Parts: sequence; C-alpha cells; structure tokens
Amino acid sequence: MSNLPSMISSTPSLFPIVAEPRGEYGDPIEGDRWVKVLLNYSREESTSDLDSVKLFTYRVPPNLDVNAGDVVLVPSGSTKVGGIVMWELKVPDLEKDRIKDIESVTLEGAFNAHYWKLLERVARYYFVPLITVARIALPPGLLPKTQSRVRLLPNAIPQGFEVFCSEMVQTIIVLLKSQKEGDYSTRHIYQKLGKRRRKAIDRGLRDLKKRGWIKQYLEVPDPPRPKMQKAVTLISDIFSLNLTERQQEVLKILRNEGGEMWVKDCKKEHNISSSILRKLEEKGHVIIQDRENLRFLVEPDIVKNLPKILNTDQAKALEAIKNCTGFAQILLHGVTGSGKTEVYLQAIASILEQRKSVLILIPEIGLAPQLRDRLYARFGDKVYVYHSNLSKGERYDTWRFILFQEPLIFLGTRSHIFAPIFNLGLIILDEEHDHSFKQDQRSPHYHARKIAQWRARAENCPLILGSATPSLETWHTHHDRPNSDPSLLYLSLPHRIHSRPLPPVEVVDMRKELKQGNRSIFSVALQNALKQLKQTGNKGILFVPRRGHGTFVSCRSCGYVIYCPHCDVSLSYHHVNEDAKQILRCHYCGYHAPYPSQCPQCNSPYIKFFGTGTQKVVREIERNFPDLRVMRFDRDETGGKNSHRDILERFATGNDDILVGTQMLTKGLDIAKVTLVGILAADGLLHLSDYYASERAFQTLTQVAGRAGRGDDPGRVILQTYTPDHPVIEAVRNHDYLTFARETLLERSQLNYPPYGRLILLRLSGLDGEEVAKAANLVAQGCQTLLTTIKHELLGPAPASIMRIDRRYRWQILLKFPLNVENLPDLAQLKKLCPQPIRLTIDVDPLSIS
DNA sequence: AGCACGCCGACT
DNA sequence: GTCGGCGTGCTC
Repeated sequence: MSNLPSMISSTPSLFPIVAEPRGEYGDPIEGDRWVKVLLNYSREESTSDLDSVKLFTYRVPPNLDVNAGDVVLVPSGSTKVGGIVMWELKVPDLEKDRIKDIESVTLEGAFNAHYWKLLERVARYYFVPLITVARIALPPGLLPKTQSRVRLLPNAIPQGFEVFCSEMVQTIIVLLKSQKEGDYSTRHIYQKLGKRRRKAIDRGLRDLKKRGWIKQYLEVPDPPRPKMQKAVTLISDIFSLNLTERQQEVLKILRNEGGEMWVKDCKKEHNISSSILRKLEEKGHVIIQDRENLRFLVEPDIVKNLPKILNTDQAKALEAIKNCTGFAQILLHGVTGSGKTEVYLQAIASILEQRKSVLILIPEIGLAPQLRDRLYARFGDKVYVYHSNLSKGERYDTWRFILFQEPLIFLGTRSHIFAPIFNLGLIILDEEHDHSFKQDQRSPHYHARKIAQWRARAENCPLILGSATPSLETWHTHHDRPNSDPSLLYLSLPHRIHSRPLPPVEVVDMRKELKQGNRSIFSVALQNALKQLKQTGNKGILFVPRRGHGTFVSCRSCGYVIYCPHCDVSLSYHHVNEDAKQILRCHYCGYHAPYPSQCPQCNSPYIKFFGTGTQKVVREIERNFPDLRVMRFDRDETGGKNSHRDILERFATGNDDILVGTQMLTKGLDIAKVTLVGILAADGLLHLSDYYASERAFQTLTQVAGRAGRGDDPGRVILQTYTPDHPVIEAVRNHDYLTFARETLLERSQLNYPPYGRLILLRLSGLDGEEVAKAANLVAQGCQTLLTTIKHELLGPAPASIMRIDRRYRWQILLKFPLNVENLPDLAQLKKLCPQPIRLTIDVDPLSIS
C-alpha cells in the first residue's frame, strides 16, 4: 500500500517528536522503536484534550510495522486492550523493563492528523473523553476489551448434585447448559439473569468455582482481520508443448476471466481442481498466492440510470452548487417531491469528475432504498453503502477499503460523518431536519449536522443540507443573520417535478364529528376517501402519531390505570392478531404483562384499553372495510434485517391497499400510487411541553402529507384533529413553512431558546430517588461555582417529565447560555460530585428537554 | 474492565 | 486472627 495518505508522524507541527538524541533511560538501540498509544479504557480519565490525555508507551517489536494512526492491540495489566497509536517516540520515556510490546495491528492508517483536530473538537464540545469519540469514528469491534467468560466443566457435576445448591447456582447451571459448549460471557449471564441481582449472581459464581464445576477465564475478542484467500494469477499463456489439453483449456478459461481468479471459484464455476492449478504453477504458467478478499457487496442487480433533465429550479440549484469552490453551507429547501435527489446526483457527478469523494448522510439506511438504488444505478461500484446488516468482517473491509480508495461515494448514517474519507469534495446531509442525526440515547450526544459543518470547513468543501422542512436552526442561519455570510447559500425548489401540485390538506375537526354522532376513529371524509380507494385502484397510507401512545388500559368502574412497575408511564395494549395473546407492554423498558381480565384494584371486569394504536386502526379497517387489504408498519413489525425495505417494497408492488404506520411513514416513502394520506388524531404530537415539539410536529405532519400524489394522480390529505386552530395545523394545511418558521422563531427568541441561545441539559438518574435529588442539588451548586464568570441561566434541578424509567429516578438541570458563549469550563468535572451509583449525562444542544 | 491493595466489620 | 465486602487507584 504505497498510496497511503500521509500520517501523523509526518506532521511534526502538531505532534512534536522528542528531539534529544539520548534518553534518560539509556542509549537508543538501533532499530528499536517506541510509540505513544491512546488506550480504550471504559473508565477513562475524563480528558478531551490531546495534550492532557493519558497516553501509554509501548515498544514496536521488530516483526511489526506500526505507524501513527494505526489501531493496535496491546497488553495491559493481566489482559489486553485496543488502542490508537498517536505518535512515535525517538527515546523511551520510561524504564525499558516497564514497557511492553505492541501485540498486533488491527487497522492501518485509520486516523490522520487532520482527523484528530476534528475528534478533539467534538470531545471538547460535548464534554466527553477523546477515546469515546475515537470509538464512534471506528467500526464496532475494532477496539476490543477483555471479556470475562464462564465455562461449565464437562462432567464435573456429580449426577443430580445441583439440587443441594442455592437456587441461583441452579439457575446459572441451567443457563450455561443452554449453550452447547456451556460457555457464556459473564456479562451475558448478568444480562440474562438480571443486572439487579448482580451480587447474588457473583455469590453463585463463586460457589460454583469453589466446587470446581466451572472455570472463569479471560478472552479478548479477536479484532476483525483481512480475510485471505488463495488466488490464481496467469503469468504466461504462451502455448507450450509440455501442456496437456486440459491444462491449455484451463489457461484459456483464466485468460477469459481476466487473468485472475479465486481458487475456490475455479472449482465452483469451471470445475478446475486445485491439483491442475498446482501443476500449472510448477510449470511456471500461473502463480497461486494469498490475496485479501474484500467482503463487501456491490448490489448485483444494477440497472443503469441516466441523468434526468432538470427543471429550471433544479438547474439553477445545480449551477449554484457547482460554482462553490471551497467551503459553503448550502440549504437546499425543496418541497416534498421536488426532485432534490436528482440535484444531489448531478452535483455528485461533477465532484467525481474532479476526482474527489462524496459523503452522504441520511437518517436511516433502511428508509432510503430509492436513494441507495439510484446511487448504485448511476455510479455503480464507486458507491459504498454502510448498512447495519453488514457483518463485522464486511464493516471492517468497507472501512479498510475506503481508507485508500478515491474517488468514492459513501452513503451512511449519523456516525459516518466520521468516516475517514480523504480528499472530500462534498458532504450531503439529506433530510437535515431529522432528529436521528442527533445521538440521543448514548454519550457523546453529538449532532451530525454540527460535525458536518466543522468537517466541511476543515476540508474546505461544500456542505449541502437538504430538506422539505428545514430545521429552524438551519433556516435561521440562512435567513436571520444580520451580516450575510458569503459562504451561506439558500437554494429553493418550491415546486414539485412535472408541475405536480402539492396535495391539498383537508383538516377535519373531530369535535364536530363527535357532535354529529360519529364515534368511529375515522371521520366521514376519511371513510369516503377509503371507500374510493378500491374503485380507483390507488393506495393510501394512514399515519398514527406515536406508537402505543394513549393506548393505556384503565378500569371503567374505578378509573384505575395500569402502570409499568419500573417506569412512570402507563402500559400499552398490544394485540397482534386474533390468535395471539393480548399483552400489555412498556415502551420504555420492554416490561410486559398479560392483559388482565379484571381490575387489579376493584376486581371489576370492565377493564378496557383506550386510545388508538396501529393495531387498533388495522382492526377497525378490517371490520369496517372488509374489501380493503391492510398492512402494518411499525417497530414491532420490522424486527428483521431488511424488513423496512421489504415492507415498503411489498406495499409498492403488492395488492395491499392501505399501509398503517407510525413515524416510519414520514421518511423515504415514495410510491406513485399513493394518493390518499390520512392522519389520525394529530393532537398526540402537538401538546408536548417541549420547546422543540411544534417544530417536530410540523416536520412530521408535512413530511407525511408529502407522501401523497407523487405519481400522475393527484393526492389528497385528510388531517384529523381536535384542535384545528393550532398554528402547526394551520401551517401544515397551507403548506406554509415561512409563516410557521417566523412565528416559532419569534417565540423561541423571546425565551432565548435555540437558535437564539445554547442549551446544555444535565440528566441525573439512579435507583434511589432521594439520592438522585440530593446529587442534583449538589451538581446545581457545582454548576454555579464552575460558571461564576460566565453569563448563564440555570433552571432546576427538576424531576424529568417521566420521573422514572426502568426503575431509575431521573432529575435534570437545564443550562441556558448566550448563543456565542465561549470557553465553557469542563462540565465533565461535575461527575465527580455524584456519588457512585448516580449517573450524570451531559447533553449539549439537547433536542428534547422534557 | 479487571485486579491488587487496603480498610472495615463479623465471625471462628 | 481471618474472611469477605467494597472503595480506590492503576494498567506502559
């Protein structure tokens, strides 16, 4: 690999190399090398800065070639751990006998100097350790940690002896026996038997060890390795007398195959045995050697797709994008169905011509089959799609390959903003408003858009933010800045392609329906529209805001509501089909219980579920419109691997008339035959106590409405609500993004909410409610001390709106800063104020503060 | 994440 | 005395 991009070691300005010729610990030995390594400890010191982060010195053994930027495996204590080589050391900075050898190289050249600047910036901005950011930048499994495992020793337990042991010991034995080797990681045992019973499990394991029935051992999961396979290469096909007929025939096949084949394919496709190849090798006609077999797949069924003719708006937008040299942030605001994708594709083509690479981020791979297929169809093998159902080896291979390949197109999701692509010519964030670009659940709570902005600036390339409903933050950046920035570009596609109209949105007041005696979940207008579907042969979709929301179960006699025993939310009613058992499920922790036949409080049999979930809608349709065929689309239904795509595909091509679903319907669904969109009880989205709720509601409803009328037949949207005058509903009805943006931004500016101020949300949680409250007060005090010199507003501590999730009590503190606040102190220090069992997470720029 | 070390209380 | 619980600090 001679075309390696330049690595850290060649940039001394960033990473000065210790220059003394002789070290404190003796003369350097000719040929010996030492490196500084950043280790993947999970309980890191909380340092986000490269100059204060703790690094470890390792020796490079003579049989290894190790360079800065490599991912390595090193011994640490009694185990091994993954790490990243930061820079080379001319002289060891420790006694030599304390320095261990690097064990192996997992991935070469994964990080370059340029990259660290970005990662460091992310770490500092989101208050997380550097290694945490490095970890998300890599495919999973590359920075392994030692696992402790437990193995049942064969025949160690005397027949039937376990009945004399504690219940826990017996449970563990049963669990271990369920695996054919009797072998599980300790962590898996904790998970399976309940993390809460950790102490009891530990006691059980100790007991078992003492009896000599199990052994506990440590294992480092193997990091992925290049897969090597035997390949045969033709080196001369000169006719030669000493060849048999079959041998000559084989040479001919090889030549027809391009002079190179996998040995296993020779056998499979042409029935060439390896002995004949060996004979040819002996005679000097071919060579057989181990070659790396890259395990990523290019979609086989590529139908070539040619650039389409652009309409005026599209052409103008493309021209403006092409004119960008260097960094620019481009907001491509195109209504649903306006042909943004075609603009992307032609912009990409022009970047590829400049021999530069393109990075495209989308909210969810499974929800963008069209984009993916069109990329393949237009650009073929230059496209790399990183989908979640790649195997570990395939991910690793994709990564290794993109490191050294250019130009290419990389299509990925949130975390792939970190993909180590060199020579970037363009970054595209499609559906830039989508909240899945923000990492919500896990730390670091980064937003891919923010990082894309930093990265585009650093790489000096344009960034396209595309959406039909731009986030108000982006909109504000492009419209409300007093001194206009020449690197900001606003491009609008206000019309649908082929001059198709946006579907009219009919708002139905459900209060009136009720007054007129319609107690069905479908308004009269929607019922009529559903009836028409069958006649016209078109399809419809029904959007149910928020899965399970409101499908709580309550007693009509005493009003008792069934709650999750671990969370402060009511349980939702689930009923998949007529034969399945009816169950109650918690959407936060997954707890489930059988549907009760009588009220647990007053024993009344009149205990029933309320509200509307997707299942109920499906059953209502089946009952009222028996000739319509219905499909369901939500998280329960889409467990499998390709199922998102499969369901959409099935709906697009199959006989089903109606698709009923939740948030998933808002994304990527582009089916020409869909002419009707019904929105049931939009109110579920409107009345949330969160500054961000109405932005999200508007985006969701507009996106769903935009699914209608994308083909030749005009579309129609029926929006049912109990509050038809709500400004969000008004804006959706009129397709009026502008008014909505202006009004909502005005509200936000009055309260200094983003984009007029910056928010940082501190979330505390723990099993003991009082302890959490106490810690929250301590942290709040700590904030005041840390922030004495900084203008800020502190709200709270207050209990979170769902005070308990999965048995953990939750409190939060909201910090508000002026927009351009700088030099924030290291808020990660606050973690030290929390006693052991209390968790504190710092959510910078939170999207949800309830 | 492991593991050693050191402190403490409960029991032989 | 000694065992086991658990908090703390270290791993090149």
